[in-house]
Amino acid sequence: MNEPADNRDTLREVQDRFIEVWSEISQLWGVNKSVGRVQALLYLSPEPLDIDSIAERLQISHGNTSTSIRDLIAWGVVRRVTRPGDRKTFFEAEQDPWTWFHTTIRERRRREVVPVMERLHEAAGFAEGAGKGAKGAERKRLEEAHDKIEKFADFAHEFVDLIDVFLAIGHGRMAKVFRTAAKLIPKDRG
Amino acid sequence: MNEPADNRDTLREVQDRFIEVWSEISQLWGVNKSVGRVQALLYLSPEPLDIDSIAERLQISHGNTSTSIRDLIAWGVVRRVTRPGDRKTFFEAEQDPWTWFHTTIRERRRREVVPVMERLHEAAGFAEGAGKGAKGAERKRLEEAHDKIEKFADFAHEFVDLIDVFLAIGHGRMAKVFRTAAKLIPKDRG
DNA sequence: CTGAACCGTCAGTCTAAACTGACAATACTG
DNA sequence: CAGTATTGTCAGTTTAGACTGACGGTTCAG
Repeated sequence: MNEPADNRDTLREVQDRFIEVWSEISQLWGVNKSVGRVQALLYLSPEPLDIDSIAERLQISHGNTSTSIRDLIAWGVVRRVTRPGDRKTFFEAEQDPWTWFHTTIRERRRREVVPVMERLHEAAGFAEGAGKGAKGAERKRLEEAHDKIEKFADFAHEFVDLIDVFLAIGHGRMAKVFRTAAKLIPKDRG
Repeated sequence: MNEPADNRDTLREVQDRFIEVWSEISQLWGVNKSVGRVQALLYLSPEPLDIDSIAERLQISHGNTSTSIRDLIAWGVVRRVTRPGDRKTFFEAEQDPWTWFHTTIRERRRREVVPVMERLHEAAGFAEGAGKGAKGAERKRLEEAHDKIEKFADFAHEFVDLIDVFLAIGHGRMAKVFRTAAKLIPKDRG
């Protein structure tokens, strides 16, 4: 029942449902909803789209659209396309989800993970220096704090190593590598 | 120069610097700042702390502290500790960063990844049904959309596999296992 | 049982971030 | 070169969600 009025509406609903899911995923990542929706629409679109078409399709302002696209271009997952003999600028999204994800991870590592790791090292260094400059019971407490911070830093390094392995592996081969990895662990003994 | 007034101030600054870094990391995750700060303080603390001590130490309201702790307990990374003969309730954080991370990933998979995957399947199913119900050029467009959604869903499944392998591996062995696995796959040929 | 200490909750307030829309800048046309 | 179509920017507004603080419930001491 509830036969759609025409097929255009159906296509629109198919797109909308997917766009909504993608925007939820984006938000889990900490990426803004509009950015996710624009990216999803461009991913689905067979040809590049211009700002006004996107704004109208998603019912958002063109200012918001322009800003979202600027972000997506900065993340390296959307490209600007100009056609000779056309005044408009068009935009197209990366069409391979694995490439998109790979690019995003690489950028986040560079922009977010590396800077926070530097601050973590600063904090660890400060704690170590403070411990060496103190005596008696106070020194003991400072050294305990330093040990915990180091423990956390060690963990963080393992995490960054994990990202690096991810980035070193070719596209679409992840599942296979991980399956192999899983087999390497006969027991869960730590 | 700038000798600290006393060692208590030094300990406090050591803690503050670390707490600030942890809260930044939390925010990258999409976790609220106060929650991250409370967790960091509890991680550093050699003994469990009560609500008011935490609130005073972090300069936040006790309501906020209570809510943050409720979240941390729900995530399974903080425990409630009661001592016989003491009216206060104390709280302590998981002390092993790998265990903390492992627990968090498991919970996020359950709460966030699984539901969004279900919605993705719904969207894919709807697209497939729509394609079958249409004819001619419109059918072609719907099938194109369905193909793209499936492509994305396949990628998402690979990603979930990745999480599952992660959860299957013992603490602290991730990077090493993956590096070994990656080496077993000699070429990047697809 | 009464009072004091403490935790949990939530309506209201506040804040940070997203979004809009008017204007500026740019690129193309004739 | 003037006119027009289009994108980029950002001050002001709106919105989502974090935070506060007053209140109610609970637990323990006396």
